[in-house]
Amino acid sequence: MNQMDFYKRIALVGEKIPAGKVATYGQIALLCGKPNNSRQVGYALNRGKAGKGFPAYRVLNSKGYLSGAASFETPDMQRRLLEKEGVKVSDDDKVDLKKFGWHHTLEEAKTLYEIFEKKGI
DNA sequence: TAGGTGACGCGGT
DNA sequence: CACCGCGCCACCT
Repeated sequence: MNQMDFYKRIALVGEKIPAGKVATYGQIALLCGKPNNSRQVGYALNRGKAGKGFPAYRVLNSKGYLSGAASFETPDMQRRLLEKEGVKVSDDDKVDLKKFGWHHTLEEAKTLYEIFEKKGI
């Protein structure tokens, strides 16, 4: 797939991240079919490539840290948005992925793949 | 064209 | 847990 399609896939994956849960860059890259492109997911969000409505605040790094917090309107914006929907963020900007991580099922992954196919991306 | 960058991730120490 | 090296890859000088 080309880069534009990859960004479209990211946007679709974003719609599946449940409120009150968080996903990782690597997880999104995997669901998009490019497991080695986690860096590009970060790039896409930073540049708004996944669309205005994408819940970027629900995306953290593999350790659970709010690694992109500095790129929001204010440094505490991501933390506030997460806490507003019940996600606990520690003083050092970390979330417990065991508790709040989105542990997507194989079924959800398949559903996404079907959506990609149907949209031809 | 070559080289540097980074909202990443994994494995080793 | 921290720190480090390395692989990764689209972008941007």
